[in-house]
Amino acid sequence: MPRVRKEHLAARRQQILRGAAVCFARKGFHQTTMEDICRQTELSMGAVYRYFSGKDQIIAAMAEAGRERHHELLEAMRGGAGTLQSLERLAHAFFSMLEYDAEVWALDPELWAEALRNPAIRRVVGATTRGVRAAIAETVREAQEQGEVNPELDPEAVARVIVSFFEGLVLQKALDPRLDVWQYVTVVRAMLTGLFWQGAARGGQSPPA
Amino acid sequence: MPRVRKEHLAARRQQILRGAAVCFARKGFHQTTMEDICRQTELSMGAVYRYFSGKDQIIAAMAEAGRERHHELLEAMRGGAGTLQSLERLAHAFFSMLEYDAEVWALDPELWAEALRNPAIRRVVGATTRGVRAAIAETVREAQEQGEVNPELDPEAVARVIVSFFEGLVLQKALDPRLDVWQYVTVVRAMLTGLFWQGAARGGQSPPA
Amino acid sequence: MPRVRKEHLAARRQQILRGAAVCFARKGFHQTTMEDICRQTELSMGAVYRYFSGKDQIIAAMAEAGRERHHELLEAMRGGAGTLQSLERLAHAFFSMLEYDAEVWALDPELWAEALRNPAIRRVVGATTRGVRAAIAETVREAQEQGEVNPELDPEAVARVIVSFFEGLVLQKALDPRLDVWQYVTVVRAMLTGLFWQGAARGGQSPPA
Amino acid sequence: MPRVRKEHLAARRQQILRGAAVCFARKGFHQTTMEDICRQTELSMGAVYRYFSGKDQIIAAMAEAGRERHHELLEAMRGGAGTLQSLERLAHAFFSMLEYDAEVWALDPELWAEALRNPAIRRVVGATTRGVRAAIAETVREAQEQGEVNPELDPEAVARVIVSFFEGLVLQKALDPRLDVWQYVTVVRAMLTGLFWQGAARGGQSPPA
DNA sequence: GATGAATGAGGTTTCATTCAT
DNA sequence: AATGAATGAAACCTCATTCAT
Repeated sequence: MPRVRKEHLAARRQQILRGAAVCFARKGFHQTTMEDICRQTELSMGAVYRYFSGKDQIIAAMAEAGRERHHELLEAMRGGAGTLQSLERLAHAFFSMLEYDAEVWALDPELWAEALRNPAIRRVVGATTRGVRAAIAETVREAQEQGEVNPELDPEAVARVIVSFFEGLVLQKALDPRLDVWQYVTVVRAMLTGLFWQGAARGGQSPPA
Repeated sequence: MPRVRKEHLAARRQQILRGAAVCFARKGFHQTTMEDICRQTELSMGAVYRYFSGKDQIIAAMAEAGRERHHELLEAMRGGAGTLQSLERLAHAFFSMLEYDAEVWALDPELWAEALRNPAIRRVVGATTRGVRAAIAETVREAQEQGEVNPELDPEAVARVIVSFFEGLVLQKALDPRLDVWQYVTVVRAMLTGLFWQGAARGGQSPPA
Repeated sequence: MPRVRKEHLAARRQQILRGAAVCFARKGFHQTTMEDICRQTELSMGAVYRYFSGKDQIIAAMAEAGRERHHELLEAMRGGAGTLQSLERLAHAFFSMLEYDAEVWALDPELWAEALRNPAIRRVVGATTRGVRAAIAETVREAQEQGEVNPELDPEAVARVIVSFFEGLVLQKALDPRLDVWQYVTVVRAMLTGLFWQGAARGGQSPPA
Repeated sequence: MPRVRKEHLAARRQQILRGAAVCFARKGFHQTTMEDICRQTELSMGAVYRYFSGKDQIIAAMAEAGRERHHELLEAMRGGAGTLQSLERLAHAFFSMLEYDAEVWALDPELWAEALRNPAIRRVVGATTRGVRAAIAETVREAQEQGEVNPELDPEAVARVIVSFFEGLVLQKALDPRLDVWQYVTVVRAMLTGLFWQGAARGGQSPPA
């Protein structure tokens, strides 16, 4: 019985979170009413409140789901030695997720905005992005040791720029779903590998100051 | 009299927008009440409604102000021929603004979120970023013609990636105001100029496939 | 079987009433939820509803319990002839109960308030106090016949005043549990026996108009 | 303008408190809805909330009004030297108020019950009764010095018993509005002056142990 | 008999907007 | 022009009660 109970509880929470995500994607956190969520999940008011003590908790659960999503991404990077190819694997995993599951990511801008005003969300979002940056920075450090990346660059700053590749794309794709992710990837790869700058591609000219 | 009137009107609107921006930065669009705005601007309810027909109009004006902010940035890029150095000038202008006027930019994530749900805001924000992308893409195109940038890259995609440098930084700086902008700039410059990839920096090795 | 059934039923009802009393003492009738009662009794929702048809019935049972409590008190007065000493026995019984079982009585103020708005409770509380007053009035009447109490006083009014000694103490003790009951008793006894007024204690002065 | 404003504010608060008192007397604090209060005061929801931040504040204001009511009573006692006659003046003032303004006092039992569960109300009600007890105790002390009251009685305990005369009557009158206050007063006076105990009235017998 | 998840009406509170002064 | 009190629809949340299992 506790087994069934627990599973039921988790299933209901998932049901609610799925429905809430649909609503939030449609109207944003603060414009979505609890009634919207009830209608979408086909649950009664009281049922929703049995699983979440309030709207804030549902929003917090969204942030948590975002953390898990990012955690899975980082798994894609593990295993290989730290090289540019690790970064490419990460990028590939991320861009694939975005291309084939775009709606899920459309909540991120809402979460960013919420994080700026709501300490509870800020904590979760902050932990998420710190985790991602740390993993990338570590990879960059290893790549520097292996002579693949300019050792004078601060790995933390590099991680921030790489995160920007992702965050910028999430935002732009949300605002313009027709955006072609693969073209974007091509440019990112060119920048990471020195193929952006024409001189490098052609080989050996000294870069401009 | 119409002159005085018009100036008075514009001054009041500015007063309201300044106060509203403070509130919005503090609590977000939908958590800020009209009373918050009145308290912050030290204006009466009726006064605010004389200059704006409702809260939506104030939010729309925020989006408009964002458009102007970006417009000024683009001015910084004009004048020079389209080269990597143009991009650097743009970057420098942007990063300076962000470093010395961080609070202004902290409203952007709120605007992005709003743009995703609110057609009126989406139009303004969309026009803004399309404008920025177009200007950058044009510069890239010229740089490609001058042999400075890999001609196989799609200029629009390049523009999107460069916009990501900016958007990502705005977001990260808002979430973590202690972020060191100049370290970030250094990495961006390295990527744009081929100094990121170790091979290019050392000169002439063939890049990895 | 009916015997066992009946006992089981009564036992469960007692269990529920004990738990409910704890809750009501803590939060009052209308702020206590059925869930509070379930938690306190460690019974399920359905179980409670099997023994009581609703919250109102539980509250009514509380009033009934109060009636029984008072009934026991009156037993303490029976047996002796109607004299001041009968009243003293009543007072002693009551004050002892209060001193050693204070929490039970702390529900009375809640019942008084409820009686004022809820006809069902008013009936029970009214019957209770009418019973107490009648018993006391009868005793007073007898004491008057025996020349112990001023015969010009209305026995009903005397009963009301004596009830006030009790009700006032219940209230004051509930609000301030450190109250010393025995000091209070001493004063009550002095008033009942003419020891309050200094003149009487010293013997024979004519009282003030 | 501030003058008018302030008066308007006070007038509205009074209007709301009057209406709320009617509702509370009818249904009790927790059974009265804000809508009841709005209907009774003929004000809108928002208007009520402009003057009171919530139902709790209105209840607290009721407690405060009770404090003022008691404060006025104590004024009736001041001026004379501390004697039994002071107490009679207090009693007379109180019993008159009760006889001619019964509904006002019917809220007291509700306040007592609330005081037992609600710390904010407990503070106000506690302060009120402490104030009344202190004033009475002081009078008793003076009466003892003047040889009018048995000096062996604890003045604080005497004050508590006298308060019981009042509290008991308030409760009984609320439950049974036909109660004859003057008969009650007569008994109280008899007890205070030694006329209750027949022995004293007849003069000079030694009281029972 | 027992359970506790589900219901949904109804409660409290908020706030964009209006309008008499 | 300016004021700010008033409005009331709509939001969030609670909880007595029911009923499928």
